[in-house]
Amino acid sequence: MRYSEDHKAQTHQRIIDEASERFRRDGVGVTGLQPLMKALGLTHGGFYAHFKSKYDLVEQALNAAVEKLAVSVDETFAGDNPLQTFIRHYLSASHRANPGMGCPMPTLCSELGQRGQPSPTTDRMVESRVSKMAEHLEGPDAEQQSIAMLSTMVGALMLSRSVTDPELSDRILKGARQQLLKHVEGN
Amino acid sequence: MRYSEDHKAQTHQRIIDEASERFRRDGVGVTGLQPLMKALGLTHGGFYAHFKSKYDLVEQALNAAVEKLAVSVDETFAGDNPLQTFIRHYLSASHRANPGMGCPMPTLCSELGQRGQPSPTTDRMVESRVSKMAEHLEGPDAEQQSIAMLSTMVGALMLSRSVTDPELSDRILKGARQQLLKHVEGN
DNA sequence: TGTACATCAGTGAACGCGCGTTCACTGATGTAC
DNA sequence: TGTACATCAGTGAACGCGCGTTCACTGATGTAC
Repeated sequence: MRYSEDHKAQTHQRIIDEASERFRRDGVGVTGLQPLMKALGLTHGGFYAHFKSKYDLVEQALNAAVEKLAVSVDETFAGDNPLQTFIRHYLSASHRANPGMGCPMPTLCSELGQRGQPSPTTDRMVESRVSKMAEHLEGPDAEQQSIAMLSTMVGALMLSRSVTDPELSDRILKGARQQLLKHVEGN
Repeated sequence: MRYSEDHKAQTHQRIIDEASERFRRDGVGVTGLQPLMKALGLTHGGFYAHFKSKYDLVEQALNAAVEKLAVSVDETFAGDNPLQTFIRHYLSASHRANPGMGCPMPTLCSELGQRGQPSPTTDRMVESRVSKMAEHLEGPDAEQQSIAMLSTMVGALMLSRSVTDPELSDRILKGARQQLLKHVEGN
């Protein structure tokens, strides 16, 4: 069958979007191409007309997620009290509940780091977040503060998702959030 | 063949030790039982004389790792400047280089959280670390500080391992370490 | 205007592979007689 | 002291399964004549 002019590009994008969510929510290793294509109403054979391999898709899906999030981060940083707003968004119950739509670092870093062929996407993601936050911090150690804060956010979100007790999960999320806000306000 | 009295217990322990290292270094999903048994000079069939299932082993290996690390953490906390020493150990190049022997949180939390059947082992691990560190902090928000510090350490170690550029990796490790030390000393 | 053909996104069977798990078996040794 | 037997940690072939990947094919539509 023939399709409209940009039909293939649309399908390509739909695969990336679905993968981007599944990779973040379930992990790369656990996400199969067969179920992924089926969820889009396609068969798995067509996959290789769009991507060289699964890890080609991983790369593209991760890049897409990073880009999309960079936009929403930039929006956050355009308003008032940008750092505070960002912290509250990052360490919110809704971010914790929706790993598939959120920051890829807490879910994908440990799976992609060391194991698997390395990609500089993680580097770019870390660098851009660190420098963005550092712009709003003062002192000669602004970058260091930014690094520590990003680490706190990534670690706290990951721990709050890993724990089984909801009360403990809340304590982690809230504890890290309040300490970070205190740090920023005392600056 | 008959073996010495505690031979089976020894094999059991050897499996746990090897698994404990591989799970932390490579991840649970990626670690196969066949290669694991082979590395110990055994065949895979014998595995089920020792463990009910792979996830029975995961549970036992994780518990063993947590217990063993709790001992070395307690030793650290028995010396001078316990918090500083702990931070320096946790955010050291050698800890970064040896995930198989180190803290399970940066490597296993995202894999075990949400996905897979949940286990309260993570909870116990987090709780014990948080309360241990809080003992050495002051103020009504000691627990909160402790939570934020643990998050920073876990996040920074994970990020420093995920990044491909060694210079960036060092900046993350050093940045988080110095900020935490500054926080503790200013207390 | 009508017909033959080329295009190409998507189809679905098949591939080899490693996984977790099962199970009938082995064979060295301690024990019973 | 010597022989028959029970024990049981470990063996290794086999199971079904889902994985990533390949490939000959389909069939609706745009294009050429």
